[in-house]
Amino acid sequence: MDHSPEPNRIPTTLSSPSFSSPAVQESPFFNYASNLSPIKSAKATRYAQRFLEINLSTPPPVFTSPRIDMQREDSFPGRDEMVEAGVEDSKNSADLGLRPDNEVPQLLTSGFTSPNETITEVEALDRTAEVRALMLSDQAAENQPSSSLKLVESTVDQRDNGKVKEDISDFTFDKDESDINVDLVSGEQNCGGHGAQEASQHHHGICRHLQFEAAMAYNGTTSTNSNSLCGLTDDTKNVRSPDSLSNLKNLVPFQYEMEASNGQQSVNHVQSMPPQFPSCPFEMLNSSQNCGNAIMSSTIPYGTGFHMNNIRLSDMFASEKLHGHPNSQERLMPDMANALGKDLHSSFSNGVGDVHSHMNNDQPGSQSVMEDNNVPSHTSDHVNPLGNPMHLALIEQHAAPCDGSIYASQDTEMVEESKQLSPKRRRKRSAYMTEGCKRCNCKRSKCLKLYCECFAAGVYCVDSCACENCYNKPEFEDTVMDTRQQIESRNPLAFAPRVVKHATDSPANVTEEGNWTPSSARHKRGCNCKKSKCLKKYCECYQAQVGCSDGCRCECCQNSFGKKSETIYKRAEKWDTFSNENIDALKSGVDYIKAETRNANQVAQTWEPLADITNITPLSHTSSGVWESSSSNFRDYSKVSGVQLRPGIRFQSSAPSSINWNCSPDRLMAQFSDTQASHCLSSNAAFYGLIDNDTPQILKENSTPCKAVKVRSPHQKHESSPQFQSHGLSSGSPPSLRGGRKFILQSMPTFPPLTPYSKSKDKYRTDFEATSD
DNA sequence: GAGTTTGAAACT
DNA sequence: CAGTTTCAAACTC
Repeated sequence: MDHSPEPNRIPTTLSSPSFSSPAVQESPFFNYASNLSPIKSAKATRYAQRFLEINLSTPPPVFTSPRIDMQREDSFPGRDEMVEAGVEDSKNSADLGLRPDNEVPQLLTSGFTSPNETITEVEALDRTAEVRALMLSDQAAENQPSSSLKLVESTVDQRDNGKVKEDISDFTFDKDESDINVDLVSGEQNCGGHGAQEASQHHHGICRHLQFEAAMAYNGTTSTNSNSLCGLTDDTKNVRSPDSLSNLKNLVPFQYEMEASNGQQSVNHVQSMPPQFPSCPFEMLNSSQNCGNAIMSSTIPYGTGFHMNNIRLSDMFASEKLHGHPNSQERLMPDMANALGKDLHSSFSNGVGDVHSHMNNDQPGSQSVMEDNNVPSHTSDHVNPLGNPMHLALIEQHAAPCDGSIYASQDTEMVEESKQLSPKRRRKRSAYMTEGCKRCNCKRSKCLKLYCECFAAGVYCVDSCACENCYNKPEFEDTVMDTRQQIESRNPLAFAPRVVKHATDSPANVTEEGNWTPSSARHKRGCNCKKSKCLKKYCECYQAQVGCSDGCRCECCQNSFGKKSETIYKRAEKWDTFSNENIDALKSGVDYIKAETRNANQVAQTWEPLADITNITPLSHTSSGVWESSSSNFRDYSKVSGVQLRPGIRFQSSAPSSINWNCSPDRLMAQFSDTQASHCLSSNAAFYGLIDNDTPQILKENSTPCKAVKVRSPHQKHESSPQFQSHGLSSGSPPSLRGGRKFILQSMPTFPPLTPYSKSKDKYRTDFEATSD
């Protein structure tokens, strides 16, 4: 395949002598710098010079660390010159702060605690985000002449410079290998000295996680958000030179996510998403609550077929033991070969699609978990650029502990031994080995139904599965996708994560003492247990190690992670106490606000606690005035900032508030009143589906602990995603509730016409907005 | 290891 | 939409 250089090279506009050299003009930096502002161009020029100094004299080292081997990309601007001029590796290795082959594994597993290991001399000069961005490209260019691609995203301890950890990406193209070797190592930026530890922890588990939708859809439109992912400024977002590197760089957008999760705003988000690719909430890639989480997004080309929803790449590359490990290989390669190996090289020139890799060790169980709140606006930048509406989900499999031990050499024997076991034994063994990675034992479903855990999780079956007549394999890609499409046509959320993770209060996180744990999760659809009392793994909530919530229809819930009824009462009590003491104050606050200020900002700040208690408005607004759904996000802030429910209090939090502040205080009061009214109408079962699950349950039902009131059919799908909650609202809802509904519906993003399901939803939304307006 | 229980998914 | 069947995981013996 011909991987020609980026065809859209931008003509030179720089007259800097630094770029007068043909070699320079051939260099990736030339294109890169030509798109930059003068200042950046000057920097880029320096980098380009440095780049040539290094690469014309010394080719970069070739890493042979654990990696994915695939077709290489060996064509890029100026490559030939660089290669011809290449000499020994060692010098360059030293220059670049890169390590020779035999040191790489150690480096990869060391947590990157030494800045000298990864930070280049240039980077040391300037550590601004801009320069970091330049460095990413710089290093990419530096290493480009050889075709072994190495992406090392590391966290470097700041013990030398006392500054924040640095991310760095090293790209190495090894000319002499026919492979493109991708090494992705995640470091942690947010965790201070724990970065290495966290990284180590993230070495647990590699989950073959596929995005079925990827292969379905892409129509050739390229969308890269690599720049944003790497912290590049807008100046660079259209720069695609070298294209291959641009795409490759997508593989490691750690900094982007890390900074996002760290609350920093230094990342400029590239709105490279074509307008025909609207954001879908299920495509959102969310940073994890814990600093230990890192997310990688990368570009995978069309034609890949399945690609990984989630790959614990750090595992792959951090462990030397991966090599030669049959199980790990077979487990990895179906995905990686598809997602990366088979097509990565083509992505260099035509990168499309996304691979999202989410490392998250703190997730309970093996359930797919998705944070459904605190979705920063930037996450939309991760939206899968695929145009096909079927690509609903960024299915993040926060598998727990697909423990790295499964790749340990000692497990090799176990793997072989396991193959000789009976299916059950194999399954148990596998379960033991993986502690969360999917293994199925399907007999009749051909692993093409949701019965199959692998299929349901969006992953291919692997040899260690005990399934029979399995079609959930890469070779049956078409069948799998068709089947998946069918299932999604019935239920668009069929493959969505079943457990949503809240960084704020949730029914699942009420402790016995009534405290609210900082993180929470809940099963989106809830369980329907009758006999297990939610105390066995039959219960999906229990299995996911989350508490039952009002969304569950279980009976006699005894879920040790959070009883449904207990949760309800705790929350109701909380609400009751709160409301009695503070409603008056809040109303006074309204008056105060109305009297004291018309300033929207002040209103917003002062009203934050009110939004917290009303809890019916997932709307928030950003500084840009864009409203987005993040009520929980707000609640987080309000709690963190120690909200005092008194009028006029200003909150330190700069977080977006969640009430619709672009209306007058009068209207705000009306909203509040509606909310109060709605509480009085809590007997309306439909309301349960509308309001957030955090709404005090005393207002929803008076069920006894052991006889849950069914507010909906046991078979009714009722994912609690805010976007879908409105479905549960009956036409007979009282006006106040309709007002609330409107409030929510207005926050709905425009979804692609996924299926009849969402079509109806869109229609519903449109109709309602039309009538309500 | 076989059989049973369970609840989700699929079907009607 | 509701009832029934199918299915596979979880569980028990």
